[in-house]
Amino acid sequence: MDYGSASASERQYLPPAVAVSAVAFALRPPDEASIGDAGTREPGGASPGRGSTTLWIPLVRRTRAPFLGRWALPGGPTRWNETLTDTALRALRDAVLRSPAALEQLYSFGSVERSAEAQRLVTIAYWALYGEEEIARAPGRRADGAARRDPGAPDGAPAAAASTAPARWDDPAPAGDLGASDAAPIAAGGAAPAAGGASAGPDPNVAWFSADELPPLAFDHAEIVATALARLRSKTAYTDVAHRFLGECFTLGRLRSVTEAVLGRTVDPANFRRQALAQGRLEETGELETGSPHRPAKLYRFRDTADAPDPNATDMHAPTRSRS
Amino acid sequence: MDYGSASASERQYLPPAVAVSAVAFALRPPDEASIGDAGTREPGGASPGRGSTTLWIPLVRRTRAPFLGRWALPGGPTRWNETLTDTALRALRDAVLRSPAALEQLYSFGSVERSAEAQRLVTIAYWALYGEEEIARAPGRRADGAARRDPGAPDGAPAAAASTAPARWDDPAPAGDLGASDAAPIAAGGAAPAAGGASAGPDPNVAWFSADELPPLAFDHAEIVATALARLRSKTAYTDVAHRFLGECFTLGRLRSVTEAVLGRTVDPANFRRQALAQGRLEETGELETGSPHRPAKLYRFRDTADAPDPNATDMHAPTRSRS
DNA sequence: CCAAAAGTGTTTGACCTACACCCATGG
DNA sequence: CCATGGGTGTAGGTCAAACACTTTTGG
Repeated sequence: MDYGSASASERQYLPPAVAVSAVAFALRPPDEASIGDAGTREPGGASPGRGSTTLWIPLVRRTRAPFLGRWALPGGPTRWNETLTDTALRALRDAVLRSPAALEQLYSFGSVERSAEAQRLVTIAYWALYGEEEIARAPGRRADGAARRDPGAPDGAPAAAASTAPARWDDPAPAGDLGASDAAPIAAGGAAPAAGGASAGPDPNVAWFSADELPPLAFDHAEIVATALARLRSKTAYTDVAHRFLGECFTLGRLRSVTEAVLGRTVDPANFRRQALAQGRLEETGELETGSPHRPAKLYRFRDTADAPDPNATDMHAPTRSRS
Repeated sequence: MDYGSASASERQYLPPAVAVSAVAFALRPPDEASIGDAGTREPGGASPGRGSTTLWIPLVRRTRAPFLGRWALPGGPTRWNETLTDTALRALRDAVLRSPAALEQLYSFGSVERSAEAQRLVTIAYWALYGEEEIARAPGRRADGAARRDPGAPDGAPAAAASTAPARWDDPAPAGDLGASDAAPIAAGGAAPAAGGASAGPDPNVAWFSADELPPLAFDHAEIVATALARLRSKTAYTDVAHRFLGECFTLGRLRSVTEAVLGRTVDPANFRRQALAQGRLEETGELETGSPHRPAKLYRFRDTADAPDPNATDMHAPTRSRS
């Protein structure tokens, strides 16, 4: 078992390393998280907070050889007893300290481009959603909100139990010790400390960035993010994924504004309401929203009908609109 | 580089092996190919040839340890200098002796279920289409028809040159010599030498099966086939993939019957014609079909507009129906 | 002439868009 | 009472399913 020390010329005979990267979206970063600034913030630009909500993505700063110091997607090598989905879950929990509200496979990237010098790397990308419930909840890697798994995803075993050691991924090549690779984070100063008053010092090597203003990313992660964004938009248009961004109860207005944020365009409230209800997957809670400067809105809940596995998850070009 | 001889208990420390499996579809098997019989052929059942066309899938018989003798999807481990797509191409060329007309990533399967004893295996599945042109053409691994690559697939390097050695995949674990893993095909009938006449005996370990009557498959390949079938159907409904099954020129009637075969239901000829033409991607060749017992039909050609990359390839649940 | 498939035209209904309009609340 | 968003109603356009009908060939 000495392949960890293989020389560069030997590496090409090694099997490719399998890593998972996850693009997670949230409508706003957790309060205790540090906020990344790409440095490209234009004065009058579309900075977050100009009215509509924007999407945020958690990134991890690399503390190892290739792309040292660059920001990268949360992720890491698969362990021998983990599902790919489990790896994605673990990586997200380790970086964000919360379980996502949705997780789905995106695409597998296996380019050779990454220099013939290094060991070959195959990356299976996932995309995830954090709802406001998860974001609001105090950090902690509890397996409670264990990501309602996507029923259609054919990935074998169900989401396994919570992870064990809080390892962080910093090197695509799983060289050296596999088990305890908790590489001590360099560049501690890094991003600004806690934003809110949250006591627990956040990991300085994890920060949330506005999807519009990402810093230069390591590897081909920019491409992965682009793919994930496209997919998120695409799915929002024909599915009811948007509700995953919200808590259990929400008003239709809220759901619509989320949809608008993701889609990047406005939607007619009246028509949105009709379509959303026509889906048949929303049910009234019976309660009303309180404390609004206008007519109180009904609260809805999402009926989690274990929907039929969609024929084409992971299809990069798909559409289907199943007819009734 | 001695990990090839690692004992079972050591295997769990090895990185997972990365393999590619491909589900290829064709409307009928090549003439020189052997035809598999699942043994479950019912007398009056929906055997191929009852009128409508059916789908055929090439399988490879395993000649190695796990699942020895079972049929499996064409595929094999990725080489260190290959794109995932290239691996899929190579595997298909080696098994079918032809290049597919379309190739697209399907999903990545990384279950752990496959016993903790063996080395972990991550499979990236592809689906492919063989058109009647490819099927009709004499066998030969010429790089000519080099699979019009799917433009939307973010997979790095373009389809590489033709493969080198005619290796066949028989073991998911790339144990032993990796570099020269041209494991001498057992049952030597093997890949026929030159293209020459169709004389060369077909590989007895490769056979085409009707998609309705597949034999028991190795690993989780049955699941993969199911996923591929679902995706093919789904994409046929909202895309013009169907034409890939045909040659360059075809009548609308032919295109429709292919669509019907894939979808498993009939389609109104009049409406199909309108929709197909409305797509704007078909153009008349100016010629007419000859020798039909009815009014001759116009021949059409597919205009290969390098279409915009579809936002969600590899999305297992997608739909989008891009509006105009 | 007849069968059979190629084409064309027309009706119908579903659905989506846009927009007008009432409802209920906090300030 | 008014601004604001919740919620309902309705007219017009687009599109696809269904089907009637004409056209052109081979037998």
